[in-house]
Amino acid sequence: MQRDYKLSSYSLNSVSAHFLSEQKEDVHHSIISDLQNGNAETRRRLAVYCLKDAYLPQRLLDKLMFIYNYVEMARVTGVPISFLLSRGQSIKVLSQLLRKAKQKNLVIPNVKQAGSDQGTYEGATVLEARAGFYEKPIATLDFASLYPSIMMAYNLCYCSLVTPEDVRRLNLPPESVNKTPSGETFVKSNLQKGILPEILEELLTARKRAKADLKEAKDPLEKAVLDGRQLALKISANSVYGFTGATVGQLPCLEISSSVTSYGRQMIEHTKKLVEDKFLTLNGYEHNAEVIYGDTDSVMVQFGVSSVEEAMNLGREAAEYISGTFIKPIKLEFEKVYYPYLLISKKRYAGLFWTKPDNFDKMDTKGIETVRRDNCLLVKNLVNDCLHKILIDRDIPGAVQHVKNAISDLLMNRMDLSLLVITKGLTKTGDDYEVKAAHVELAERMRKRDAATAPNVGDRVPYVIIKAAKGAKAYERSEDPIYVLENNIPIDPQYYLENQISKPILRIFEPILKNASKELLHGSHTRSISISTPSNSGIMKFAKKQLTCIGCKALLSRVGQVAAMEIALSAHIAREGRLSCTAKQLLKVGIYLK
DNA sequence: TCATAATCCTAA
DNA sequence: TGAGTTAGGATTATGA
Repeated sequence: MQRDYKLSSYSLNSVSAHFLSEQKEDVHHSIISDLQNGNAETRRRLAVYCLKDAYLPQRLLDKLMFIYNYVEMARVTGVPISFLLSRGQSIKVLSQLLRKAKQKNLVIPNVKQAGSDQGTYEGATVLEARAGFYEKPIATLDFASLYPSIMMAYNLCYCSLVTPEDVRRLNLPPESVNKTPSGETFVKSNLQKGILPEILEELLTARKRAKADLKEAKDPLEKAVLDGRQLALKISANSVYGFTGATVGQLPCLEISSSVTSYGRQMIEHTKKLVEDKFLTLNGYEHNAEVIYGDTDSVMVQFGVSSVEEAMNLGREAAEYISGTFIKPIKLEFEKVYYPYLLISKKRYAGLFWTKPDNFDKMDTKGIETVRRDNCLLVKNLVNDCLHKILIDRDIPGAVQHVKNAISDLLMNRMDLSLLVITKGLTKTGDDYEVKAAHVELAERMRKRDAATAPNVGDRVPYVIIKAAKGAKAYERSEDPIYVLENNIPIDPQYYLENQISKPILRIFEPILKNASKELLHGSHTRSISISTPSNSGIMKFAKKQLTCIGCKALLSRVGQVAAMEIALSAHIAREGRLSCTAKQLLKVGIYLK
């Protein structure tokens, strides 16, 4: 799951909730013995818990069609299925290389760990972003499979790379070699056709075939298999470049990878120049085109026209014209129009995504808080709602009011705790961190409380920021949300306002609103009276939200007291035979209270 | 106070 | 003993 999906938690419970809308029948480890030693009813609960823990992974495998996709990937790359789970990306490329080399009666050297002499090389160009809110359509031009097509176009491979001495010694004619922008020399395919380009060609034609078959397919199962296949082929093609640049891998060749990126850099610059030189009033166009941004294989163009349809036509014209200036498989495509388009900075933007002139397909956001997993839901939702109001509803006053309401709710402690939970990945063991960080320090503290449930390396750590002495560092104020609930610890709304909400919101509003800061963050709504501890009713609200079954909800509202929660739940289990909605958080709270 | 390094996560 | 790449923004800790 961690490899294929980006989620904010990878616990079986939360993954199941996300994909299956089903949850575990959770049992806290501390009560397992008690349940086993209890009566038939408690053992039943334990058994249901065990069964469900086996059943959920099975359902996930089915739902996400892991088996089909893995079989297809194994076929394409020639590795055993177990490698797809236990090993990385590079074994797949190596396997394809070995298969091809055997066909051609070539051997692959067993290279020793070359040491860290070279290591890094220059990557892609990211064009300077002309930040702003664009209310005219922006056309996007993209290179299709940029790096694979470069490797094919210029025959880049281990077996086509030659040194300057080779060129002299073998008296290679200049028309039979290519010198790459990074200064390497590769022979053309008439002298020695590269293995990598050949692999890539096969992968990409196979993908085209799979996509064509997918279009024809009627049966949902067949469709799923074909979609898995075309995806496997795409991923395989894209990882070939990475393989050549992996200096810790089996067969690094930075001459290839740095040549690929150098061609890519040349091509994006060339594209920008061509667009801006051709689409001018001088040449009979209505406006001068401007490239406002671009990253690696794409350029965003403002042609100056005001309708989506005109922008699409110009985009197609430009893509065709520019494609004609590149050799064989390299192709620039017109893909989509953004309208309106909010460009915040490099790698950060939002806009409505149009592929046809009549209506937009979706709201698309890149890099900003809505797509990041390390922000609390409050920020994520707030930014998303504002973008929705600004881009789709075109209601800026409405967006402003929404922010004010949220800030006011936060400062009055009306915010659900689950919206304030920040999560960050634990990437190494505590000792290996050089500076103190909120999630790392909390993980250590939790380990001291209960080593069994504390987060481990690779886990994501959820935390909230609690009130503390002025000037205390964030890492001193991070706390486990469950611990906060059970001990009635007050959170720090000011932290959430100043360190979580304020900057992301300002970045969204600043291109749109003058005095954004004054209007949004310093109005009367920021002077709400703050109640410092969450009330019982706050906890009850949280608990109710966690419960999905009507029986439990009804029960909770009747009991109405936190201390009675666990008793209520036990009664419910006794009556119904099981806890049908399995509220993990709630159970934990209940157990602690007990 | 401020520049810089560490860290996380994303775009491509 | 196995590991795909670089670019880049944002936040926080750290130390001069």
